[in-house]
Amino acid sequence: MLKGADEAAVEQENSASQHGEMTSWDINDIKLPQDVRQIDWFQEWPDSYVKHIYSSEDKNAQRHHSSWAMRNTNNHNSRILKKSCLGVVVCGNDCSTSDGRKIYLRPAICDKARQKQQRKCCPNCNGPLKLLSCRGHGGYPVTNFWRHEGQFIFFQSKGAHDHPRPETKLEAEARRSIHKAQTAFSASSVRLKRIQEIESLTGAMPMPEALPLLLSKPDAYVIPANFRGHLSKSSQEPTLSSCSGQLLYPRAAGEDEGSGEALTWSQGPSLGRIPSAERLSQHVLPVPKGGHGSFRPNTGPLGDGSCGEKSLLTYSSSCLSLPPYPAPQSGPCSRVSGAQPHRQLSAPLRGSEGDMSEGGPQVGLNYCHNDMVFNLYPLR
DNA sequence: CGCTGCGGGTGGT
DNA sequence: ACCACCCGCAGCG
Repeated sequence: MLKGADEAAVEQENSASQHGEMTSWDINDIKLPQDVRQIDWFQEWPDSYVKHIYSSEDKNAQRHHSSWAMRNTNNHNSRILKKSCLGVVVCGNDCSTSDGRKIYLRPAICDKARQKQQRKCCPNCNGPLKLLSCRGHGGYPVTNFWRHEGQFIFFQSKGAHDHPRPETKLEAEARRSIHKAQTAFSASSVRLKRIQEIESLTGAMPMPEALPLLLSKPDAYVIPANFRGHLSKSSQEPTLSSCSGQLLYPRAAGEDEGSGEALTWSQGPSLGRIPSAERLSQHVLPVPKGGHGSFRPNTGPLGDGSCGEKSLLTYSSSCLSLPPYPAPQSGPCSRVSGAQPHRQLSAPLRGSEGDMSEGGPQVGLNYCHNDMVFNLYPLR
């Protein structure tokens, strides 16, 4: 019964994101293809029954990352790493933020941490949180499989997520650290003293909290409305607002996303570092200051014929302070069009993206990260 | 503290 | 045999 559906899905994948040869293998095969012609850019949101072959040098693949909240599952097979989806944490009151977004938090991976998480309240309405579990694979959570073989890392996913996307790992981390910083701060009597001192000296500094915040407002976390107003008023880079917004409220799966597109995230800088840049560019796409907004997450820079490190390089080197857009190259770019197999296979993401991920874009990334943090800061 | 991987173990089909 | 899942342990950031 499921078979029909599965196969259909597989077929779709074959034509869509897989290039011909590929799907001839299954993660459980004794031997996996070694004559891989093309490797894929790391996929941030793999969904349905897809398979991908990544370079063994791809950092995200090495870490078996995914923006879905996937936890390790024991399949008693040390050669194949299996992970299953934890779903998404939503607001029990089904509240919406003032700008209409829903709360989609990332379930903690660690069991204990997840239980703790569920005892917390909705950051928006303070209502209870609810874990929406994934049942996309025959009633069970979607599973992802990773297998390292030679110079490739094979990936296969089974099941289609039947729930919205949670925050990405980075987004969740940002939120956590912000929260941590905040509590640490308010708990720090030492600092309070300091502040008081300062206060007495300068006569300024109203509330202790203001200190670390400086540029944020009390409710930025949920802020949308004001925030926007604020932004436009102060005419700050739109990126920031979008950044923080996305940060907290990732879009629902396939929501519209127009997506159908491949939500790929660029590979190098990826996972983690550039949270939802791709989406940013789609929804808020504030053409970066300097930028010609040719960054199309889905279509990739193909438009300008670059799709390559060249554009990436130029971009990152000339616009270091730019918003953290994902590297121009995105999935479709290399895969579908069968373009540029060269840099992937022959020059394993090393000198190019590999390093880029650690070097170039990082500046931009950090930049973004900081901004996100700032915007997010006022967590409550 | 939480993420990640490992693997022993259980129960269901 | 296969699968989902629980649990604790260990390395790491």
